[in-house]
Amino acid sequence: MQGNIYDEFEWRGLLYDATPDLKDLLATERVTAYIGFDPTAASLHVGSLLPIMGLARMQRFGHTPIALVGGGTGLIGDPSGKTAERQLLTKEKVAENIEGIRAQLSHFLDFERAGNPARIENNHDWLGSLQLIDFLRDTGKHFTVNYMLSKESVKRRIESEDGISYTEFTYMMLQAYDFLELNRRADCVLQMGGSDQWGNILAGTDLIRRVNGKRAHGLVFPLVTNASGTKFGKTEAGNVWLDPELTSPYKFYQFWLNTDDRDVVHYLKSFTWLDRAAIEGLEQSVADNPGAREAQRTLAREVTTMLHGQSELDKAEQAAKVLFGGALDNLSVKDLADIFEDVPSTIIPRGDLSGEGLGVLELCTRTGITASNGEARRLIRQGGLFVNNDRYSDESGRITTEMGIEGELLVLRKGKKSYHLVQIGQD
RNA sequence: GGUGGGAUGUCCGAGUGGCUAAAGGAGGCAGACUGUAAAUCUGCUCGCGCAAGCGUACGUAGGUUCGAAUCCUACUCCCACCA
Repeated sequence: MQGNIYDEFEWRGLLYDATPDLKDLLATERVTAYIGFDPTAASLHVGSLLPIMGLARMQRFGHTPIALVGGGTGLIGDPSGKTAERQLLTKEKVAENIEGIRAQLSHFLDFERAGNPARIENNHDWLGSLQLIDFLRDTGKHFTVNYMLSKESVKRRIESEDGISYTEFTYMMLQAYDFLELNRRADCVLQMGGSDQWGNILAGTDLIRRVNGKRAHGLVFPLVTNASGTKFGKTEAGNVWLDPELTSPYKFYQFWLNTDDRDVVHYLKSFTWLDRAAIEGLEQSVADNPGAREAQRTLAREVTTMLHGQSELDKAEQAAKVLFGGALDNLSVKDLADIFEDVPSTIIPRGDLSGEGLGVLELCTRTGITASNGEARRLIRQGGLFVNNDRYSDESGRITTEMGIEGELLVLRKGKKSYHLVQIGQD
């Protein structure tokens, strides 16, 4: 790919802040850049997609990306952007999480690419064996407490009720040390991240200047915002994860498809490889014919394919077509089973549904579509329950095998878009 | 170490002896409208129950009382000011 990655970030609206002269550097040299990922969970979620794409874009422009998983720092907890002290994770948990994250990163980064293959590093490799006294002498000396206190992330926590622990306070130094270490080991001269990382990144460039006498750079992306003011990457069901076990490709696709009109162009720029012309075209379509949701559909397609592949996308789209298209009548059990592969499902023994059948309330609770019988009752009273896409309004009704499609399947739906499949199984 | 303040449902936050399953707000769920959008309007929002009602719940453990989120005692944790 041609051109300066800096310009690329700029037009996509991904440039929140950067150190001076970075643009010139990127124009003239191929550099090594890194972004850190916190192993707080076994999977990354969509919020991490922006930095991941940032690394991937760097790679396409000829630079070398390093994904740093925080095996060491993950044990501490980053106070940036947090209002409260974090719960510490066990070492085992962190190690486990790192493995999950490593696998996910490989969907986006090319580790074989000639000339600038991507790498994954784990800062536990150098932080794990670091001696406290050495650290205090070599690194701690370069930080004044005054400097650290002036950082926004620390300041905010100091003003908060609960304060900040010494452990989290030290986080900034460790992150700076990471940058220094990568600078030494891999000649890494650029750290990127979310805008909340700006303070930590500058701490790193400062440390590198003092210790190695070298110039290092930082670039941060804006926080992904959401027109409705809610947190990006959250849905009714919680976080949207990259791991298909945690968030099925179908749900993942739906997440993007449901993007607010006001956000969709911004998301296309942030999360897809589409070029400027293509995105401007879609922007026009949002303005001209918002109901068609061409932009949302494209966004969902692009991102789902990138993460889960073409065949998963096809399934997700087909499921959407059937589910939101209406009639289930003409579909065979096999079709439905395929379509609903991703949709949550429960197997209920045939015996429970034969004869008298099973009370609807119990069915709702057993499938987990509602948390309690009371909630199921409320749902039905409000007209929010559908069985095989027909509204079901009898709260004392019973569900029997005869109602099953080919006597095998029941499709439960809560509200407009929450589906659940009931498979009538063996006793 | 001293003094004072606090701990309430998913969150924020009222509530100082019965009318309190606990005001209000946020969030969440559902309905209408629509484009599987946004905004808006409506209903619901501890569990069991058709219901009456029962059970559980206001930091923890006891106590006073016919009756406690509300009073008393001890404990735990948090905050503020002072040293």
